[in-house]
Amino acid sequence: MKYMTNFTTLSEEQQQEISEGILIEEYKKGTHLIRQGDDPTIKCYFVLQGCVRQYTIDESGKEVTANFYTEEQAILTFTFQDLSQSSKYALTCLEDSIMVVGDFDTEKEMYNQYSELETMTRQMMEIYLGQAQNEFTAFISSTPEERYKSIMSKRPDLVTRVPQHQLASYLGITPESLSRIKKRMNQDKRRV
Amino acid sequence: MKYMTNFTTLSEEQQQEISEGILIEEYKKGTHLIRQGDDPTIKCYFVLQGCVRQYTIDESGKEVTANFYTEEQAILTFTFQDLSQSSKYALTCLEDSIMVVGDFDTEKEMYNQYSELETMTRQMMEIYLGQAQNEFTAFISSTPEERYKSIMSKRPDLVTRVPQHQLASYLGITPESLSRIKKRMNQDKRRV
DNA sequence: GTGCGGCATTGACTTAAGTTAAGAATGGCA
DNA sequence: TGCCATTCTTAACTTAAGTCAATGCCGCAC
Repeated sequence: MKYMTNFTTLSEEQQQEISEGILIEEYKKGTHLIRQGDDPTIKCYFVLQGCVRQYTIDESGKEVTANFYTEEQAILTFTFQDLSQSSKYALTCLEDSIMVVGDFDTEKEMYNQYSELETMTRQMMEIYLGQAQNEFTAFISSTPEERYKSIMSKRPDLVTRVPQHQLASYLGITPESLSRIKKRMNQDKRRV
Repeated sequence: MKYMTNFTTLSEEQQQEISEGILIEEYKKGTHLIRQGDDPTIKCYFVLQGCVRQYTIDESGKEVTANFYTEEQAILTFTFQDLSQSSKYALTCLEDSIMVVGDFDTEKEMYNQYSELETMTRQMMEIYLGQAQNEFTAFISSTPEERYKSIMSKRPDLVTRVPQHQLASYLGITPESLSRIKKRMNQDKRRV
């Protein structure tokens, strides 16, 4: 897979071998890959097509969207480390989706077989961690309106693909506020 | 080091060997470990004693605190991946501090020597990533006041160790707001 | 086709954060 | 010790987000 090539020094043949061990699955819209509180089915995904939402219901009963995953994004949620031994997040498909599915047991075997693969995973996680850091910092320092504008420019497809109230919960605001922000922005545009 | 034991299957002797290769440094309060825009000096730290602040100046000139690191915390900031080739964050000591300093070149050598070390690093990063995820989600769904209460309970030392305006910038609010939140909380307490 | 339920928008009202500015407290340093 | 700079608090005002409630709008099932 072309995605892999950027990260690794593995040979063509080795990449071929790994690719053959890979499992690709299709899921219908509305499918729960994992539910909150489930035993952690130690799995990870890579979205080839579709859209997956990661969310949690917090103590006060509010639903919080932690992320949306779309094409070419990996879903790595290491939530099971929590002593609780149950998943903190739920994953559901917002659309019919096609994904690469990996489970951590075969992953470990593969690490033994191809040590470069572990290096590659580590590097990917470093990048991930850096991105998470940057996103967090950006979130801290911005207002809801700025966050909406930011997502409009970085992931414009989300704004149309995803229900507004879920997008709002990802931006940390209420659906009403999101609605008003959009209204304000339209008015400003017209005025200019 | 006792911290390591929790993560690895390395033998005592091996841990001993690794520990000997480790560099420990002391820094005075106010020292910049790295400045924003510096060439990324590919280093990582582990705080034995003291307090380090990670921050960035954003486009609008506002200072944003991304994190505070205190005893027993590792500083892993993978910001250099940004094409920019310069560090997005600055790290400064808020107190006199003692830290383990690692640079990535010797780290790589050690990975070759002890492959378990890479596994250990990967596992630590998984946990890190999970924590970052959780912190982000918690941040999204909480008000400034809730965030302050949360930090009071999770890292009460920070509230006293760290300048208030820097704490405010970590909570995503202005110093004035933080001041008001504290005032409100005192009044509420007295009333009860 | 009709009706129902969930979703998006709008309005009125409350509340708290941002802004600006001023004063009080603190701490470092000569 | 005393001065200066920084930091923290307070106040008055503006603005936007939360809350509650009502309406309108699909989409889906029956």
